[in-house]
Amino acid sequence: MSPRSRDDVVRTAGRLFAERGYHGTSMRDLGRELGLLGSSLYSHIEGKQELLVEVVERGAAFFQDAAEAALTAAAEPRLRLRAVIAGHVAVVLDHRHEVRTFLSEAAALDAAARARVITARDRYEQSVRAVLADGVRSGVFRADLDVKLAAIFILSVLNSVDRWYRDDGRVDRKGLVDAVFDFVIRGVS
Amino acid sequence: MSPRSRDDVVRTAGRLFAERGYHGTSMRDLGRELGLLGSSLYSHIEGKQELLVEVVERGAAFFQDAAEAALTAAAEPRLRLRAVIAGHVAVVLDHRHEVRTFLSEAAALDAAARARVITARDRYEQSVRAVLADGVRSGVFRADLDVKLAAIFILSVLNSVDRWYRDDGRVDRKGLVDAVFDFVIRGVS
DNA sequence: CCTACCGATCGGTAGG
DNA sequence: CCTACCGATCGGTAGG
Repeated sequence: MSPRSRDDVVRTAGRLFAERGYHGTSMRDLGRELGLLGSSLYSHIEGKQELLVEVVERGAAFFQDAAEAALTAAAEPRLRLRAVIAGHVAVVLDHRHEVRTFLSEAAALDAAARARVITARDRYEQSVRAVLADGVRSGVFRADLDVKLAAIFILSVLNSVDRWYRDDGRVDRKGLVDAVFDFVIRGVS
Repeated sequence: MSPRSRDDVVRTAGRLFAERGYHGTSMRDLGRELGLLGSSLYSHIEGKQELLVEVVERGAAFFQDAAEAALTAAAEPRLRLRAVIAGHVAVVLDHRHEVRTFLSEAAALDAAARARVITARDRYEQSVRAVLADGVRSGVFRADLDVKLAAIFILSVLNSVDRWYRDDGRVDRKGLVDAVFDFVIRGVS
């Protein structure tokens, strides 16, 4: 057993937080998963809360990066919307643990970190709204679209993907993106 | 302070489980909320897990009842779909704590209760699929609709409502139901 | 990264 | 529903 890196610790913490929740995971649980004692974790980190903050901020960063990439990848509103959907699905499925912790464990964060998470989510939601508003302005999406509600509905579908999607299931990732896009585009067109 | 009923205990437990999670709620927290000591709770219940099981099963029952009511309220597929959406929104907003616990704390249940919850969710999802499949059969919904995926997308939107909806917000409950129905009906028509 | 440990808190019980 | 507890486990520290 080679020595564990700080990154190993944070990644494994993310998995356990996603599976059992922050309060359902003890430092001894985490140590056991890594092949060491709970007390040994404190040579890598200062405290349990620090682990949660780092996992959640990794989740937030994945979304931030994906949004920037999607928004520069295309200019036409429908293509942009598809890029956002594809990026979101990729983030959710490539980083399930960090994303699930980011989406579900914010209540366990200390006030300062929780405020940052909420800000990050708001910013991301704004970029989805911007794509929709842009499409309404250019006449690609319907003029009476409620942009705020539509953004919430789209994000609800996307954020739930990790709750049911299986890579070995009937639908592959591209098929999933197609299905979400198809469903959503009818709602906004 | 009048004596607390078992129902008071279960309802307050539901609120705390929804707000802080099962593992984030101690029996002393729950006692404090009810104006008594943690140890006094054991005259009402046998254990902490029993509280979780009961909260979750109340959540499941609300959905079950709503599904039955919606399916008998209308026969035409679009009206049925609207009734399902309206019923679901009402359950989510009228029983936020039980619903949030039902949706988010299944992992904290013992194996037997968790299996029952999963069965209840599957049955409910089946009734949503049945409405969609019925609409496809009668030609009201599009023939190439992926009923399984559509049901998941619709439920994703509905189950997320309690995460963002405020009764004092811009949209009232009927407006919310209209918006969800409008969004969804375009996706299936 | 382990040994050896700390005070605090956990779910829960006996007896009234 | 409280008093008075129980053993187990919690996050975390000192010292090596």
